[in-house]
Amino acid sequence: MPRKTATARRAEVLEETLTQIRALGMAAVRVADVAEASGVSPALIIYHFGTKENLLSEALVHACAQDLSTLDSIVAGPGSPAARLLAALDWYAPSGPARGWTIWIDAWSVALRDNTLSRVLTDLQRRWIDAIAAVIDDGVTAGLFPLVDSVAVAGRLTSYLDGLAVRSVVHRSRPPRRELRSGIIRQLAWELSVDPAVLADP
Amino acid sequence: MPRKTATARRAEVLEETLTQIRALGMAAVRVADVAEASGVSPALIIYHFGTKENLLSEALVHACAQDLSTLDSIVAGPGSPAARLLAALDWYAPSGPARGWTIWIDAWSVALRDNTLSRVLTDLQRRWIDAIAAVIDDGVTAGLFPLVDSVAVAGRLTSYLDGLAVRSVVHRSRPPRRELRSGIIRQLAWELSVDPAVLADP
DNA sequence: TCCCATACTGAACCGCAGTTCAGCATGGGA
DNA sequence: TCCCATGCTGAACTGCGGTTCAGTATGGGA
Repeated sequence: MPRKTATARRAEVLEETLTQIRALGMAAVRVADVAEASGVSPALIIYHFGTKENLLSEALVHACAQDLSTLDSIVAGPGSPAARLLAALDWYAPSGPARGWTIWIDAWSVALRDNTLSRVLTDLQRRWIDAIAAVIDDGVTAGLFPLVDSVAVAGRLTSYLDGLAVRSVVHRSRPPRRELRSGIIRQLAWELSVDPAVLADP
Repeated sequence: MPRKTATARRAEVLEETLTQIRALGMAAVRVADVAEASGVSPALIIYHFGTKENLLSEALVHACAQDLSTLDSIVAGPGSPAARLLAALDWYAPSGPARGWTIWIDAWSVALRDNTLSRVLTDLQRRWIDAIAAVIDDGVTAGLFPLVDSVAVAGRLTSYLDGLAVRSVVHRSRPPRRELRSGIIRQLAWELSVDPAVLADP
């Protein structure tokens, strides 16, 4: 395999690690799997990351960073506060096979015993809530929504969505996307005491 | 160690397996741990359960059965529908260290790749929802609540509580029990279009 | 009382998977 | 052009942990 710079290799391997985790699960990935998927020897993985545990934790941090950057682009994007709010929640909500969610559910169970990962996930969660809250606040100052405790509202919404994700991914019950969406809108409209129709079509 | 009947030993070992899973996590329990905790040789575990995987899955089924029997006793117990509803949700909600929840979060991540376990968890979930819905229906026929799609309501409530459990256990954020409770009452009151005060004190 | 089904064990086995290590090779800089 | 820092590898090592097995002991029933 061609020689690469350390940073390029690391990035490439991290990416491959994530797909491997998604496919096999945190508990089942072997360094050999990551190595093979990257077209590289197992020894190289250790050379770059020192230890398997390290590799996995770096991969999760990497996944966090990716999610947050997507989130930022949605939140900072164009459109009315209502539109951005829905876009953010829409992306957060489990969709289709919800492949993106499996990794977080996996991560939760690891975080139960891993303080470092617990902190990483907590941070991710906090940023999610803050981002959603910021959009709500935008809507409030624009006079679209009444004054609410936006952080509390965002917290409740994300909790609800976490629960839906579990339902969708673990129980394989796939509420049609349309229905899921209308449920979210319903809850959101109630929280913001606005007409669902206002949110439904930005 | 004294000799016991097969069924007694199995039950005892399953119980010990659960505490061990709670303490170390699904991924980390070793048969040796369970054996030691049970004061028994590792070989005996295999003798009774055939394989480690089998042991773990039987333990989870066992935990399900326990939870369901507790649930039944709450739902079939005395008290007004409102009181029983709150009691059920109160027990479901993550409390204190929420030790009971860790095992399910762990189980979720396993169920992502294990169809059998996925079905077990789905069944547990369904029974939960049905039980709560039944109590709601009781309230409806008693004229306490308006006519609602009780299963849908119960589904949304449990989703929300699942999300709260994640927050509480994974992120170690422990909203004071009182606050948690009032949040649940709030949501429930809205879903049933009744005054929160009606629910708060049966 | 004997006896046998069966609960139970110690010790060995074995394969897996992470890690180590001694060295190879490549490509950018002097 | 040489050279060396550094990316990279094959192969071996190691320890862990599930499983096997040959055999022990116990206690309930005939």
